[in-house]
Amino acid sequence: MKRARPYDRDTALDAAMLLFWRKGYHATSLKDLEAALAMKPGSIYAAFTSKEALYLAALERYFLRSRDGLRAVLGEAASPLAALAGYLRESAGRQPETGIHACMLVKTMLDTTAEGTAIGDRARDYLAAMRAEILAAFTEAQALGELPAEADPARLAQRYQANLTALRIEAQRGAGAEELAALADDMAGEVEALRRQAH
Amino acid sequence: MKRARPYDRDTALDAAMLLFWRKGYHATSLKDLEAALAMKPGSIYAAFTSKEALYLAALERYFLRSRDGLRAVLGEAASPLAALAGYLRESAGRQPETGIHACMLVKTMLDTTAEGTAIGDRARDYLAAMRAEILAAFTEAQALGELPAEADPARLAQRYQANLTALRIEAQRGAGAEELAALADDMAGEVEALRRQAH
DNA sequence: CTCACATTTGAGTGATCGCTCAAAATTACA
DNA sequence: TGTAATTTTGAGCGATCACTCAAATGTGAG
Repeated sequence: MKRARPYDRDTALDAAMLLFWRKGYHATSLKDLEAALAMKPGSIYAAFTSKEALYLAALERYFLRSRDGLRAVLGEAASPLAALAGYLRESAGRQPETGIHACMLVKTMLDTTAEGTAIGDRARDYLAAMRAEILAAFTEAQALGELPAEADPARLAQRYQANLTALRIEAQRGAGAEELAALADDMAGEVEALRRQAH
Repeated sequence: MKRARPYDRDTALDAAMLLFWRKGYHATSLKDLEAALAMKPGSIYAAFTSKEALYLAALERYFLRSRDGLRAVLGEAASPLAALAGYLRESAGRQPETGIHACMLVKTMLDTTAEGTAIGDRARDYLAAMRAEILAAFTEAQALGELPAEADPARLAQRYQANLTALRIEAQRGAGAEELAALADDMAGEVEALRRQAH
């Protein structure tokens, strides 16, 4: 190595992720990225190959953080159902400094319904992976006796992911804190009711 | 009038709506529009002023159709709650020839989170108007005694709209017909349970 | 048939798009 | 300090962007 990079790859990826998340793929120009990453076009292409590849890298970063965040909540909570319910309420209460609430995976998928790009497919893959995480939680809940044996974890996972998506879109729409908390409470209550049913 | 327009304004607007709905604002180029509307750029600008104005016109068209569609279902059904439940199931069963399932209002809102454009605001306005329609249905249900007096129609309307949004996104994700029907059934059952509670 | 006018036409506007590459800059080793 | 290796630099590439306008075209009234 003969010359140190003046930028930090992780920091740059973070900045790219935030920018793409906020503006979307098409509305984000190379000029925007140059400013956000504090890198010249040549450096960006040397480091990330192309705009599409950079988006994919940013999307992967987003996915990994989302997945690990969910796993952390599941690991710390008293039970799977408690974790899932709490995660909904927490999501509603969060007031991100970025001003973006909607899930980047969902935004990406909706932004690429037309093109046959790799980006849309990747977003779908990550959404499926997130559902698998949720499914694992419900399955564990069932194994622990928290869920009745006749419950359908796959169906519950689908419903849960749909709720989470809707909640974040509602936040993006500009719903007030109270409105949002009420919606999250409805959804979380649904999850908790599954447990009460079992006893 | 000295020369007839060779194109039909309504047909052109329909084509523009479909194209914008599918590809989104940023990903749709004037070339795309020229092909879809069978109009040269000059004619497009003479008829619709600008790409943004055309999008707004297409969005209004989408909104009016959605609103009137919901009103029609409400007008024909036996009761407000039956209509709302049926609308969810019907939405899940529909297999649009266009291949687009997600709501254009939601797609638009998510695609314009960054810019302070008029488009994003308009989409939010239309979403609010759609919620008002749903709210009116729940309020009527309450007046008819279909809903218990202590129910909160505003909260129910929010929940209903969130469910509908999530259902259509799930369809866009590529969920199978059975999966989708199950999800819609869960949501519709929720609405119907409100009535049973009253008796 | 002619003319006045509404309308379409499509090549072309400057700007911006994603992207490239020869040159300048920086560093580790000699 | 000199040299080779590595990286940044940024002007500029062709393509495409949203958009315009002088000219061609079609139409109804006289």
